[in-house]
Amino acid sequence: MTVTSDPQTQPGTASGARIERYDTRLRDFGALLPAHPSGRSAAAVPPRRGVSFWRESLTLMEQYLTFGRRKVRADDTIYRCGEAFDTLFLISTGLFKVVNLAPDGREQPAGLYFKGDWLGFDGIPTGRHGCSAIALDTGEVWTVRYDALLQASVREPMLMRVMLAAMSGQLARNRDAMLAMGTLPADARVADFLLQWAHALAERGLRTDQINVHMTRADIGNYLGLTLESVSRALSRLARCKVIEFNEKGRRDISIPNLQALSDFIQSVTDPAGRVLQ
Amino acid sequence: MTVTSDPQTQPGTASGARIERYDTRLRDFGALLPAHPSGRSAAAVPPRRGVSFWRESLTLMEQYLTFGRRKVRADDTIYRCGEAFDTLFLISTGLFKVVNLAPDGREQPAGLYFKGDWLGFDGIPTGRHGCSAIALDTGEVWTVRYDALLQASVREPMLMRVMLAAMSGQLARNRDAMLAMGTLPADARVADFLLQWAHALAERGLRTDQINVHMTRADIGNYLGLTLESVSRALSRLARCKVIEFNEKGRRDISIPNLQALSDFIQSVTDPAGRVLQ
DNA sequence: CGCCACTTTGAATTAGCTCAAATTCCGTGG
DNA sequence: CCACGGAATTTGAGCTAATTCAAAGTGGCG
Repeated sequence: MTVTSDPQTQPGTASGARIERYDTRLRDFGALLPAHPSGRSAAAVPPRRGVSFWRESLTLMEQYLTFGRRKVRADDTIYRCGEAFDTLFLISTGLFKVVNLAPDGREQPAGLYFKGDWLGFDGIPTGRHGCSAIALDTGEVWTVRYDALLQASVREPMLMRVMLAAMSGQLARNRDAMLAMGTLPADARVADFLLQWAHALAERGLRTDQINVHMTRADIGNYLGLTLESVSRALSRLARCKVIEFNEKGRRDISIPNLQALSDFIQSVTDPAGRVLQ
Repeated sequence: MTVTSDPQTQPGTASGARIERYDTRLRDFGALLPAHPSGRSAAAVPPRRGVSFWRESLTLMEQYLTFGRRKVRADDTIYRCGEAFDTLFLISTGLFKVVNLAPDGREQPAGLYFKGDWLGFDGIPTGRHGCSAIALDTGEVWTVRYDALLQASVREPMLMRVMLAAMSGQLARNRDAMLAMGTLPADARVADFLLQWAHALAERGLRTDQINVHMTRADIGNYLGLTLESVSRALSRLARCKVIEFNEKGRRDISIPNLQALSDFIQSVTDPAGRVLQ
């Protein structure tokens, strides 16, 4: 895929993380598809993602809502599958996983969540949580009662827009995760996992060259539909190919010297034959 | 959310959409799925997505919004990846698939959508669609401008609740699909696919004993992360085990004589060891 | 009737899993 | 400070399930 350099790339984000290079799936699409002539509503709905997005969430929350703060440590449970739902959680700091489990005991991490993400949406339709949310690190969440949020959003519609965008963003992330699980071989799946992680960090203005994976190989494996051995092997292979590096002292810290290289690695797996152009 | 289900709302809608008949079959489902008290999760899998749920969407829409109707035929595109987003689509009748495609050309159906489901959420955060939605059959969608919907939902908060519940329901479905992809072997994955399909039909008061899969084996395979051959083999095996039956004339019509048997089949694969009871 | 796309089935290949052993990390207590 | 033990990780060696490749069968539709 030729990287159609994009007309107006963000010059520089607030923090030093400029990975803008990574093909945010969506942007390249614009170029990839038949140029769609009816571009009338380009400005109708402003693109609402990126660094300013999560910040907006937090800011709006502070302005228009009363909410609680809750500090958490690693392995704390935010909510548990089966509990009654009445409040949502907005992540202020920290890292969280949500795990889904089937009645027969099958279990799988269903997503990773960062600063600015919401937790608890899964309880909305039924009034009862369908997953559990667990902290992977120390952090803080802001708690908002769902009803209060709905009421506040009548006064301040932007609040609702932000929340809808957040939900929709989760949908998109899930879809991408499914795509990876369904179409990528093990190595590339692990690479994609790291890339998405870096992507999520970059979106929030955090550094992406140094990732601390607060998960065991088993957790990663579950998340990706692989065994822990496969994850370990994949990471070793990625390290051997120099697309990642293990930080000395502790193999849980992973460096990504070059995001593009990681992205290319995934490409190279999907295009096994030397496809010259297109 | 307390569903104020009044058995007979709108007597006859303008369009002949005669759905009514709150169906008790769904209750059977509620009993069917969480029936497995294996371990702790008796309540772990809550009654997912209420029945009258989709009905409410359609009713509220009619009351509080102006919307367009659009009839579609098989293979029509509702929206295409990359197009600008400004309207949402509520499915009145028919069956739709949403396909996600990565910049490198990898493609995967990301979900199936039925009566009462919304299409188009994926455009919210970015203002541009990240997937394409395609009709698998003739049907009708109601179109609503996103901005109009937000405004209307200020006047009628229930509208927002319904929409949020719909989004959240999609999140749950995606999570379940991921779980299946990540934890089930091929045969069970196909079985689960059929079971979820039946489940979706039951939720809407449609018959579940006779499913017409309007998808090719290749589509199903893509959706489940399998090859078309694997899907074909899996279906053959399921038929051999009598948990499904092919309708004579056309292997695209599948009968499920006994949903419980299908469910048991999945169980039996996940508990390979002769686990006597529990 | 005949073409074409979809499907089924078989045989060979392989990616990823299971089983098993060795190694490293980290907290705990001497 | 160092020794110890448990947990996480790495790596290897078969094995199995799913893929790939290939060929034959079926149905729909002009």
